[in-house]
Amino acid sequence: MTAALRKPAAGPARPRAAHADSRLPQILDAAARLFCAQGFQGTTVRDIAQAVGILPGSLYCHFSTKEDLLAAVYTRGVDQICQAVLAAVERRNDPWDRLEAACVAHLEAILRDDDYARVVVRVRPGEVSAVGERLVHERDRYEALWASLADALPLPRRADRKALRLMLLGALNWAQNWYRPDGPSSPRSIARQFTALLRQGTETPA
Amino acid sequence: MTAALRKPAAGPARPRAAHADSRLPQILDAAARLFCAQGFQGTTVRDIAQAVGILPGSLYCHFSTKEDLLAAVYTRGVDQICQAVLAAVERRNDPWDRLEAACVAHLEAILRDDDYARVVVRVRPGEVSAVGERLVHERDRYEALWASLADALPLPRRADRKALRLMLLGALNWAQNWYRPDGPSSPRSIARQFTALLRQGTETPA
Amino acid sequence: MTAALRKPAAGPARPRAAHADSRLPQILDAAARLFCAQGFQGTTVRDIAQAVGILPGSLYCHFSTKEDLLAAVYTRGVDQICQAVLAAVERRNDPWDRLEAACVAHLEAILRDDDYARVVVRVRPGEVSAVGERLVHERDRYEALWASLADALPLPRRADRKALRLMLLGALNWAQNWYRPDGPSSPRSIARQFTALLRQGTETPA
Amino acid sequence: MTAALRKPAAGPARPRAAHADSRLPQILDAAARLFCAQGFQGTTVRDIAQAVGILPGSLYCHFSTKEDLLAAVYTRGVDQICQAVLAAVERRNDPWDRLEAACVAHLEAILRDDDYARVVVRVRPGEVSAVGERLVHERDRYEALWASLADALPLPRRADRKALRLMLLGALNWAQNWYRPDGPSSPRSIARQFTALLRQGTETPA
DNA sequence: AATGAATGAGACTTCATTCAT
DNA sequence: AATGAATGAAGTCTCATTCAT
Repeated sequence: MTAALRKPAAGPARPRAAHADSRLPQILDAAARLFCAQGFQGTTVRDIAQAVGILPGSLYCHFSTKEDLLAAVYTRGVDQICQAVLAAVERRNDPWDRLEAACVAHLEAILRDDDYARVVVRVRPGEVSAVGERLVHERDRYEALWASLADALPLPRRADRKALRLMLLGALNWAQNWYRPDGPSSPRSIARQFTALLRQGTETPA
Repeated sequence: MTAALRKPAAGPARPRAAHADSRLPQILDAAARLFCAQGFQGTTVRDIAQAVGILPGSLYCHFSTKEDLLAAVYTRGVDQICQAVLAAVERRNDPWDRLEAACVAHLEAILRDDDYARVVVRVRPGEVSAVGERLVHERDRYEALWASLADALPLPRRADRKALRLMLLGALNWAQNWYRPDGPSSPRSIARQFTALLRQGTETPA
Repeated sequence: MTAALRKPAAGPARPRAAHADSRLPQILDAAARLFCAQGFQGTTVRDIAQAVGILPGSLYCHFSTKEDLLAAVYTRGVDQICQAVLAAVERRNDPWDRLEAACVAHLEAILRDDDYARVVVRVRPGEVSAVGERLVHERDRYEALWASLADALPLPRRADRKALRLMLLGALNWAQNWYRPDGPSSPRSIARQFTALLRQGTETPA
Repeated sequence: MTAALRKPAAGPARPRAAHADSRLPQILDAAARLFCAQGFQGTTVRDIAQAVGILPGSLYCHFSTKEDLLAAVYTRGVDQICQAVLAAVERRNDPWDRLEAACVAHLEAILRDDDYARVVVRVRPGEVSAVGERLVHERDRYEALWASLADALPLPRRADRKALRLMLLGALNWAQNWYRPDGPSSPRSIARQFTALLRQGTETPA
């Protein structure tokens, strides 16, 4: 459903058109998967190379640094989760409906669908000295989207909208720490529950 | 409910009796500070030793592995945040007041006061293979406390109470990722705002 | 005496006939410049390729190893400095005048004019295992020229001539280690000073 | 005769007093030997470690960088050659005798006796980016000594003294490039020949 | 003649840990 | 309780070189 799932599953052994199909997509995929499973520092370039089936040094044909690789994954993660949320939101008109749809899309991306998006939530820019600022900048792109969603809510005070946004996004992101795919709740239902808890209290009666 | 506190901190090594001048407290303090500032993997034993003013090898007089040191810090973190929350809670009677007080205590601990507590929120047990399960077990002690607070709320369905707890605690914990001490809001005010957002919607009118 | 110049530069690959626009001259120039600026081991094939504007692998269309490339540069360096010295020498008759002219030509080449010649002085054959002997052989061509210049001097003993040659050439070559283009002395004046220091002491009074 | 030869040959296997006899002296010796035999870039930390019989990482107990190790060797080289030259000079009074003695001491050190001193002549500060300036500064200490020797010569013009010093020292240093221990001339005789070539021409008749 | 991607070896360095003293 | 030196494994990255296209 999200862009991350559309990749055409480039098979492991197909050295056909040498120039056309480099291993770059596979490298990004593997890096995204491993970074979000083990963290940035917990993932070695050996891990990534091995997952792709190349030598560690070969990664440096595509990226000059492990951190650069992270930055590429991170940027794509922001791109993809932005797209997913925007796509979910654009069919709705009511601000609360839009917010709920965003929550569902966000949570499905970071819990189930999109390793790239998952990295954005999982990896702290602070643990990546050299490109840390770049990552913060990328992440801010996405947070601006949420700010616009929150700003549209019919709430009495501006302070409430900011608090609501921080609370909601934080609660969603933190779900990465306790969510289990085989548990009783789906990302969708979790997102709806969370939204409902806020909505019923703050929604202005029509 | 208070059972969580009965385990008397199962200290790392034996603090025996004499030698009150041992370096052990300093080591724990330094480790707590560094683990929460740089993460577990981002902190080297050299960092900790240097912060205390001893050599890296000397740490192993007190702990047999870096992970054991983390476990000691983590356990104490759970102890301390349990105490802080319990102390805050025990003067109130109304379930919502108790929850709000818990939120304030929790947030002040993990954002401002207590490096040990901070580590509990900062470090993922998953990054620490050997003692990971122990950390999860410790953390569960604390979460049980929150479950009891949530269970006391007068809400229609049990599911709501669980969702509310996960949402609130997640939102609070995630604040570690965006809170800045020199920002406009104090931990206390953030905690109150978050609680209010939930309270007004779910509180049953008396 | 001029036999040293008869070997016509035994080029690296075949410069065949057509394709005057080949990148080969640029490659040699860049390699000469970089080898003498950074040494052989301090220069990577990437450096050279980048200086030419091609990819590292493309160098191997012209040379089969980095050492072969050095050998080509080195050989040309010997050719060129031989030519320069011979040209400077051939207009003089007096042995001391010829020696002085040779010194000026040599020093101007290795300090100012000729990156290829510079490489001959800068790069130790010992650093280059595979083609090391070849380089020594090339260098010997040039030293034979100096031997003939020294042999022509009217000195009492043969030993003096050899010592004088080694001393003079060594002193000139070592100037690469301290000469600065923006310093007070030109290569020419340095060469003349050095020659004078020897000449006044050893010249047999007419 | 030089200090380098006085070390008491700490045997390879003697793990007696663990604290007293670390491998540091052996490391320095091995580094000096290898740096002057293969150059700085041509010597790997593995080479050095293997020569001492330790693991490569163990070098970093004593030096934080390969370049730092070079700096230590280099500094000691300057110290030792200064001492050797000063010791040789102090028994003479005549300026030319002193210069000749210095030449002999210098050449014996860099050709025969002292690997540390040899490194000072062999390794170009330019190829060591980080500590390059430090090395230049060390080397200048030694060159000041030679300047004082040259300044004492009874020569008509100051320019001559500088040229003479540069010429002589350059010729001596360059001998590293052609001297063979099994050749016909000893360092002592070479040094004397070189000095004589200058002395007979420039010495002012008494 | 040149590219783009990969190789394979090896570079320097870091790290948690050990152990005799 | 602490030191100082060393270990062994692993880390990121670089380099000369290859080869199908």
